[in-house]
Amino acid sequence: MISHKIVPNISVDCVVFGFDFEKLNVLLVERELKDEKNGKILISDHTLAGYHIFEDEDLDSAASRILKGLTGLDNIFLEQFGAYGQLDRVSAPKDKVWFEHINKGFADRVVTVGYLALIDNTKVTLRLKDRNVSWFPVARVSEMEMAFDHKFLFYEALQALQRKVKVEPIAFELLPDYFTLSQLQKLYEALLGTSFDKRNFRKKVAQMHYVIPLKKKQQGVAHKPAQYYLFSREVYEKTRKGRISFII
Amino acid sequence: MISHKIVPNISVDCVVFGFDFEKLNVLLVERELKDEKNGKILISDHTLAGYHIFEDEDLDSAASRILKGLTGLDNIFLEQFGAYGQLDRVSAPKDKVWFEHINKGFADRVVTVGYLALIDNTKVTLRLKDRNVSWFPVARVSEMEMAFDHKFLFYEALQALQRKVKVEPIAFELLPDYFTLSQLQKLYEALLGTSFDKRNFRKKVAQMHYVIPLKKKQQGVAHKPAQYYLFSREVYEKTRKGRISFII
DNA sequence: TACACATTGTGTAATATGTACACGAACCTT
DNA sequence: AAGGTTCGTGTACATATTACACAATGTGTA
Repeated sequence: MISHKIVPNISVDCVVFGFDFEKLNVLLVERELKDEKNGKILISDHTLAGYHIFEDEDLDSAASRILKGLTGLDNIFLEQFGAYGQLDRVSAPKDKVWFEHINKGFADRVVTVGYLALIDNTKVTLRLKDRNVSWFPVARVSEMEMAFDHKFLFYEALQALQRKVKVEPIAFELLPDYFTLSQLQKLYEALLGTSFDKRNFRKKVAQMHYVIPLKKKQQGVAHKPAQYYLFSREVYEKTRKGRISFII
Repeated sequence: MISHKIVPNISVDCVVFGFDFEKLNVLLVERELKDEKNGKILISDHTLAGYHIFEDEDLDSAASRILKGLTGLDNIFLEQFGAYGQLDRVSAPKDKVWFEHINKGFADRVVTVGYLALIDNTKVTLRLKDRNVSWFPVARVSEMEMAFDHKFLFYEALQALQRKVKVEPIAFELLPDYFTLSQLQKLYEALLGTSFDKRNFRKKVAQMHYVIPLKKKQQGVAHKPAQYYLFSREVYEKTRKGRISFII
């Protein structure tokens, strides 16, 4: 493995969302630093997955690299949600301690580019164990201790997600290739914090010709088995309309 | 005036849109460099309004500063549309010449944060004359010579604008405080490259309770005078709904 | 083997929104 | 007074939104 030179004042942070068919979760990294002499814990909190960019890679590649390292997956849905350059971004005392400790090209002034990542939980759950990374319910983030301005970045990402989900079919990135309509409905409810009428929701989905029923049904469930559906990006691209819709 | 230290590898570029009641325009800076000896023109093209950020300012401030210098206006609508860090962003031979010439902290590797700015033409037209800055119709940008990757950035901004205009009432930033419904319609048509039926457009506006008729009418026009309207952000904030609307 | 349990899948009526389409009214100019 | 120009308006039809309840299908278990 080649060792890359990092760009000290530019970094990328990824807010990785996942859906477990019940609620929305976010992938966070545990950060812990102990005093070398007495073993006392100096820092214990959580951070987003992020790192400085390398001299020889662009922003998107840096984000992909970080996600690959974390989840083992390529081809994850990734989209910028903003760039952040406030002067006090990394100025908390404990953050300075941290940077002195890892001593890897820290600059006072860091601009970070935030990436929103959506991943299909069913494809990664295995590979997280061996790292200090795990899923946390989005609803619990408010109570958590987080490093730097990462709590702020998280909420920025969440807002961006909620905005985009209303306008683009990106929610499907959070589901497996096959899903039931109830799963889709629960996902939208989790994303937007609302609830929908089942019949009306399905009527709406019926208009989305890119959500296509399969011949497969659920198996081994203790109730009437649900039909599986598929999201077709091709059909979506071919049939999308654009409306002005910011009314009222 | 204090001289600030710049951050050599981070810059901000502003894509400034304006509307002249006929078409959409963009503010571009003429860039010209002549050979010192023979006066031959080495470079002649256009750039977006942009510059490196200073050590002691954040990204939004840098963008505001640049716009203030260009237009004399504060409080311009400003929103990020993306961060760009491709390795070849500034690598064209003429761009290297340019950077050697101005010799101000050029780094091979520059990340630029793109800002979309919307301005009310009626408030600035005067102050542009004394600088090498002017309005160009958006439709003509495709044929223009532009520096760096600024043509690409321009189209990124235009796409972001077209996306946002459908979902948020930001078009009003391009109009004066008082406007007629025909002006509003022409603006949307210019923004989206479509045309609307007059009666249906007005029916739609009638549902937007935040577009409020005034008692004033147009004066001195050689036809039936139009009523003026006003955009109220307060009413908008209080009455907005959020729908899922990416259907078909 | 039949009953309980859990979740799926479906229809209708009332209201609201979207779309296609044409002409008289108000003001200025000559 | 007549001509030019843009403003402002209504109706009929199709589509979309909302509110609301119950039978069908599979598993588990008594």
